Amino acid sequence: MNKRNTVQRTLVLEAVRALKCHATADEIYQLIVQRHPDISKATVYRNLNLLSEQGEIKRREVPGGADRYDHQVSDHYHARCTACGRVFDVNMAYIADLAQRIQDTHGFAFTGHDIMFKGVCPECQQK
Amino acid sequence: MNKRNTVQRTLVLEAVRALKCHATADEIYQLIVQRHPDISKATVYRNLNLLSEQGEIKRREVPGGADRYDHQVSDHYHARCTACGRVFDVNMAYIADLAQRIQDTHGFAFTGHDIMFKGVCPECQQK
DNA sequence: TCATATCGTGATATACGTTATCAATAAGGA
DNA sequence: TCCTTATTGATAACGTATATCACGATATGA
Repeated sequence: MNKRNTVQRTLVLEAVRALKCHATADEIYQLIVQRHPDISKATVYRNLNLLSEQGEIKRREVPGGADRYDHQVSDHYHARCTACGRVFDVNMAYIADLAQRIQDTHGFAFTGHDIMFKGVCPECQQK
Repeated sequence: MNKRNTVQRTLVLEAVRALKCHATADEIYQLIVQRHPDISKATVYRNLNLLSEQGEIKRREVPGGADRYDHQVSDHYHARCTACGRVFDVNMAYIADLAQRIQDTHGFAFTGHDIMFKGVCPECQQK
């Protein structure tokens, strides 16, 4: 392991876990800055990338919005509210063999998939 | 209809249809500029948005890359090559009732879904 | 414990895709 | 034809993310 354990890296990991679900890099930065005003946003981005590569956290790329970072690394699906933009977990079994339903792969080597549901969250429905 | 038929709007629509699949705004702009050097990139973006709203074309938001515009507006799934970033159509039946498999919707009003497969395209596999 | 190599940091510039602004232009109805 | 106003082109601004680089911190070996 040529990675060092820095205070900042620990702070980022703790922040992702504290925010629990789908926080953006900025939200994570804002949380840390409250107690550690000297941290740089670049450091937050760097460590989010590093922790994602190491498998400590999982990056969820959201179409039409900032990437989100999930303390929960297991495969599961998400729903995005088209009104407020927030991302929610979806309570549905992961379809591990989904790629096998593809009729003609044209030689493409599939490694995984994501499903993103769209809709309106309960809060936004009331507005 | 309070929309006017402008030359530029027609050019954008024709370009999307000419490029057939999944062109980015920039690729569309580059094609039009060849013959119409005075068109502005802002106009291309504006008309891509307008045509998408009108249902003439379909915007495909790609995680981690520029939006792509599809002349084919029917629902279907896509695969993104993690090496070159290109987006391909996937030959698989659309699962219209997928949202019904969700066990607990928590009051979320689902309107649709997208599936994005990940993998490596044949060309990139040879490198 | 200390020295040292180098990894990580903070500050900032830059990249990229997209939207906002605004004066000038042009589409389409009267 | 004129008039209203949607649309344009040019450019600034925006949001997200990465690149750069001098300085500081960390882990390892002596």
